[in-house]
Amino acid sequence: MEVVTRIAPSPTGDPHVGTAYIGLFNYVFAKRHGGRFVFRLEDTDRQRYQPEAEQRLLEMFEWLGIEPDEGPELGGANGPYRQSERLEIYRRHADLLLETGKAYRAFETAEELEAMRLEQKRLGRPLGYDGRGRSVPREEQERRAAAGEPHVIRLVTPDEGEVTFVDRLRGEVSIPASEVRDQVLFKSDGYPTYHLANVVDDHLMGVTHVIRAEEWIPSTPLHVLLYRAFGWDAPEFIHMPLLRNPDRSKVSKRKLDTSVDSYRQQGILPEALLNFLATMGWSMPDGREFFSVAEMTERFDIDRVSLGGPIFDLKKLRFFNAKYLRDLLPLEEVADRVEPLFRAAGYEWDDDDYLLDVVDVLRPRAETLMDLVDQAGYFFRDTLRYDEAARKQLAAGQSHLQDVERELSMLEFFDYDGVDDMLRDYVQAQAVGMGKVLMPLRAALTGTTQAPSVTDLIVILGKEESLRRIGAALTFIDAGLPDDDPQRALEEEKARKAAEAEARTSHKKSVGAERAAKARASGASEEGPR
RNA sequence: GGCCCCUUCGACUAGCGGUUAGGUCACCACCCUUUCAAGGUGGCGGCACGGGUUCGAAUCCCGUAGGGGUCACCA
Repeated sequence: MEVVTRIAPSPTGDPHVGTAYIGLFNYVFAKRHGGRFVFRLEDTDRQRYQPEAEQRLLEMFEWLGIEPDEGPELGGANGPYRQSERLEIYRRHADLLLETGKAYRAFETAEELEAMRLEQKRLGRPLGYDGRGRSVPREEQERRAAAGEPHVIRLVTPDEGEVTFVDRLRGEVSIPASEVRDQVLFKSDGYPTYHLANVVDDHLMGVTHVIRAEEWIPSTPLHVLLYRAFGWDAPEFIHMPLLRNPDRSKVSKRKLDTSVDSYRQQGILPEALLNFLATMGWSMPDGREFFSVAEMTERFDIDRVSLGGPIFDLKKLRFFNAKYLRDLLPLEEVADRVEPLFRAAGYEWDDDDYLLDVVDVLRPRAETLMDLVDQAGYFFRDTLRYDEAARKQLAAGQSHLQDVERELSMLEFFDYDGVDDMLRDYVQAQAVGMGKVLMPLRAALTGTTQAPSVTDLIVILGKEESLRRIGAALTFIDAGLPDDDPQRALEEEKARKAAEAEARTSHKKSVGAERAAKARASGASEEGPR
């Protein structure tokens, strides 16, 4: 029999990491067994329904590359895939239960139910619907319903005995039947509840394995009873551990960022998020921790799922992301992904080799794509702001800057080795520490003291731009190193921009194509994620 | 509170009767070094507790404790 799994999110709020997590495991399980993965929209809650949520959900899976085989947009043999479009089906099935006496119409108002709850609480009795509506005669039920009295449809559940089901990961789970309430199957607004809709749909859509979160275990007996009432075989149940907040409660947006869109905006890569999620409760048989969804699928074994609820650790997610950024993805790939973000930040460049060079030297320092955007600023700005540490370096390095400016302008072989030799020769001739020369230079080139190797910076920026920046820094020093007072800094920038405008011809020219080629040839990053 | 699930370093996990309990993140130290990173090396740190079963338990059983979930006309 073909394996069929599903992800059945409800369109409320932001696309949730838990949905991605459960979706991943359903997808991988189905693919591992050559089966199908179905996307079904559980939009039976009219209060919480958000129209844009469906599209965002679909986009999330698209971004992740977890593509359903059937769903609301791509269709399939078992549609429709929106529960709101299947109301007639649920109606029919509810009627079936009504006719066979396995369900009944209940007429309690919200106030009555609330009073019942309070009474139960006061007496210390078990909470939940007590089945009082069962005693209303059938004829009366039908008559009141026909008269248009609002009501719900509830399942008749056994009062004694136990309900048992098998969870693939836990074995037999039994629960006293008295714990299972006469749950609402149909709400008074004409929509089915999750319980009814999910059982009916899973059966009709041929779902063979229900992989869902652990929080569903308590209502599984009810589902089992429903399958029984319909005379259907239940699918196999596999309850995944719940993702946890740092305090071990189940993930919630109050305590953790649960929005996949948010991570996406922060520059988290889908590969990294997926890989990270995969390690939540699952591990490769060979202990590998970096792997693609395809590789996971190849080796997937649901029985290797561990049951302790894993904490969603942002630090580790960022580590995974950094790993993909600097090691697992080819340079070109990272550049492709960051390019639109650079453009959005207003960065411009003439030659794609320049972009490649920038990403190449920056990515060991970045954990997310946004880090790259933040750090790349000085590669694309005409006018630098010097932070405090940089100003200090400039103050101490004026003479070295003047010397290097001269040396650099005379340099004939402007490639990595040429620049590097020049710098080293100069430092040696001066008989000072490298830092004494390079830190002021770094400050002049970037406006900050935390940046890539000075040689790399000079080679990437190019002779002309490097000289221009050193000159600007010297001017800045002459101006007495004005501090970061916003107003003054603004005027300062304005004046400098005007002055530079005419002196400048073209800069930001890439001289780094050669370097990039070299890096690509020697780098081991051509194979992509593994 | 009732019911149910879970329990190996701070975190993610390997282990499925015999291991000096392994790896990764984080943290710390050292190395590299031109700052910051990255990288390399090393370190810190764990089988919740108590009973059994067994020649032998992290591994099997029971109990206790702790954590979590759930008790809606939400999913």
